Formats: sequence, structure tokens, C-alpha cells
Amino acid sequence: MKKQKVSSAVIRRLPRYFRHLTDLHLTGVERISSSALGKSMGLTASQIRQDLSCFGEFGQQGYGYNVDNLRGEIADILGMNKGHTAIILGAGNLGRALMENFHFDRSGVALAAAFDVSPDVVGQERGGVPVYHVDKLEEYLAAHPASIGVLTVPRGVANPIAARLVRAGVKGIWNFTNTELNLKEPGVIIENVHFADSLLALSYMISEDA
Amino acid sequence: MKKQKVSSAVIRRLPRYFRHLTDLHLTGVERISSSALGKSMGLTASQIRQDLSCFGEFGQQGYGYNVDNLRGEIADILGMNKGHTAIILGAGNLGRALMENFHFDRSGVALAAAFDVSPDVVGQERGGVPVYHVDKLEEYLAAHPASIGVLTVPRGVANPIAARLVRAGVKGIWNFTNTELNLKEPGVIIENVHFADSLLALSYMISEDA
DNA sequence: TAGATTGTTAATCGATTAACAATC
DNA sequence: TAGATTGTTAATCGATTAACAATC
Repeated sequence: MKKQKVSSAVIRRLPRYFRHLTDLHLTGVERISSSALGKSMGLTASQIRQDLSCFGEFGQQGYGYNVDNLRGEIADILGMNKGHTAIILGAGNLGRALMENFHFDRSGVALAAAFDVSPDVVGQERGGVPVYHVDKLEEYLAAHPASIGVLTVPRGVANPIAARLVRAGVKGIWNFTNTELNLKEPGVIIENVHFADSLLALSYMISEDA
Repeated sequence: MKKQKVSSAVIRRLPRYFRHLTDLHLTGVERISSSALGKSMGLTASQIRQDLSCFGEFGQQGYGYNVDNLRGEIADILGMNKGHTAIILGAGNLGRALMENFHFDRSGVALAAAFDVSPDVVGQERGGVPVYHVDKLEEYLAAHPASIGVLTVPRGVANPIAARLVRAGVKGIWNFTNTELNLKEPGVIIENVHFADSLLALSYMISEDA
């Protein structure tokens, strides 16, 4: 178990490797070299080999990598086989879009439930996922622990809800609320999805040469 | 007009600066030093000054930065005052969530219309935005040019629709389709929003020390 | 075997941080 | 004025790329 710290740049590339290898696998490709993979992803062969070497030796000299095997190794590295479970907080438009359309299972995550306050959705099912009242959150989590909380609540309640999630033992928060969460608990991981940041970066890039 | 290339790391931080300055402004903060801003954002003062120096001189020795002024400068840099217009392709769950809940205007972008094929939505309005049949796309864009296409169509049609957008003169594509778009046109900017990549990175981080 | 391609060490490049003169 | 803080140049650090011996 080599325990050197893996840089964030590498971590961000891992899902891309996984996605490309999945595509290759579905296309029937059985083996690929670092240079071929690099060309198709816009990376250098060196970088790919360097990245993978953080986690082990997955290739074979003179051959390259077995696509399906490497895909499996990366799935493992990403924690896709750890049986992570997620719950959604906030079954508004975005929450429902995730429930109905996003394939959590393809990332190795089981979406177990959603929570909201509105009588319009509480008690219903969306995309096969039950929606409970948020008052039941702690009770639910005590019986059905979850490692990931998906935060799609309104900005205003983001922090209090996040604090409740953390107190109830959630390990990571997937934050869609456009708020910087400030938790005191150190161990909890926050992954922010800031739509506006992404759109503004695009706006910058298309504005540059005008 | 200094024209040194701005690194992608800097570009990605600009929207964060904008967001934090907006928050400060709303809280009534009038001036801030690079070190105070750095502390609140988890960056070094050096980095902030270095970043800003790519675009000009916005501070004052011994004083720091005027929050509202700097916010305005960054808005300008980001192209928020260029009058960018966006259209949404695909008025499914995600497309509708963006129409009804995402404030394009807060990023300086006007959302003008959406396009879909389903009779269930075509002809309706969502969040004040009309939904047209995608057959009308070229005709519409000829009359109402847009700089940004928001791609929330199913994976399968992502590439053909993207190609049509580009042919019709769109400058950037905000891609939510979990597909790597391959366009031949060089000038067009693609900004990918890969939910799964983000979730997998989170999965990795919470799995690490288990 | 010869050719291909790995994993890894060394070299390069770029980004972040530190230092400091300039000055409000 | 003295203190604070900028913009910028130099130093450091880390990440990417290149090179190459090992070997399938």
C-alpha cells in the first residue's frame, strides 16, 4: 500500500481515464498503449504512465494496457466498488433532474432516497427513489447510513442542512448550491459544482478574441 | 492592451473572485486587501495580486482594492458585459431545471430560447423562456444570433446538434451531455460539465482513507 | 529474436510563493 | 509622516515531459 499523496491534478484525470476506457471497451477495443490513449485524450503518453504509476503497475511492456482490466483498476481506485450510498437533499428541479436522469449507479453509487419539505413531493417517488420529509433525515440515516449527501436545496438552507448531514455521519457532500459551505468538521469532503463558474469561464473564453 | 496568454488556472479562479467579491459587496464590505481576500478564499495574497496583474492594476498601495470596483473589473474581464445570448438545446429535466432555476442573467448571459422535439414541451414557455421545435433552430439563429449553446440533449444526438450550432455561428458550447464533442471547427470553445467526473472525484476522496 | 512499450528517473517547464521597492 | 499594501521581479516548488533501461 504505497501512500504517497496523489495530486489533485491526477485525481481530476482519473474519471476521464475511466470514461475513455469505458468508451473504448464498449467499442470493442481490447488493448491500448499509453501513446494511443494519450492521443485520443489529448495527453502525452508520459503523463498517462506517470499518473498510473501513482497507483500501481497495470501495463505490460511491449503490449500496453488491457482496456477492460485497466478500467476495472481505475474503478477500484475511484472507490466505485466501495458500495457508496447517496441521498439527495432538496427535490426541486435540479434534485429531480438528478433522480430521474443521472445514473448514480454508473459511478458505483447507490441513490437511496431524497428529502424535501414540500407536500407536493414528500411521499412520492421520482425515478424510483422515495422522497421523505427532511424532518426524518436523522432518523433515516441512523437506519440507513449514507456516505454522500447531494445538496440541491436553496442557498439559504445549504449550511444548516450540510451541518446536519455531517453530524449524521456523511463523509462527502456534493454541493450544487452555489454557496461556499463552511463546516467545522475537518474530515468531510466537499465537492462543489458551480454552474455559474463554469459558464463564466466559457464566457471569458469566447469573449477573449472579439 | 497587454496580450500575454492567461493560464487556465487563472481563468478558473476568476469566477471565484467574482463570486466572493459579490458576496462581500452584498455584506456591505467596501474595501479589501489581497491578504484578507486570500484568507477568506484559501489563497495566498501573492497569488491574488499575481492573478490580477494579468489584466491590469486595480488596487491602491496602502489601501487595497475597492470591492465594488474590482468586482466590476472582473465582470468586464469575464465578458459579462458583452451581451452574450444563450439558447438551450434539449428541454428535458436538466434543460428545464436550468431554464427555471439557473440565473443566466447573473452571469451576464441572456437566455433567449430553448429547443426540443417533444410535442409535450414545444410551444410552451418554461421560466419565461419559449421552447421551439429544433427544426426551427437555423431559422431562429439567423434572426436571433446567440453566442452560447447549452447542450442538454440526449448523448446520442449531442454531436449532430453541436455541429448544427457551430454552423449557425455559435461561439461556445456549454456541454452537459457526458460526451466528448468532436468538432472540426477550431474556433469554437467547449466547456464540459461532467457530473460523473465530479462525483467520481468525490468518491475517490471519501474512499481514500477507509 | 526484434519491436514495442512499459515504469521510472532525470530534465524542463510553468505556476505559486516570497521578497521588496514604490507609493498611497 | 508612518503604516499599509500594492505591482512586480526573483526564488521555489510542483507538475509535465523526455529519456532510457528493463522486459514482454
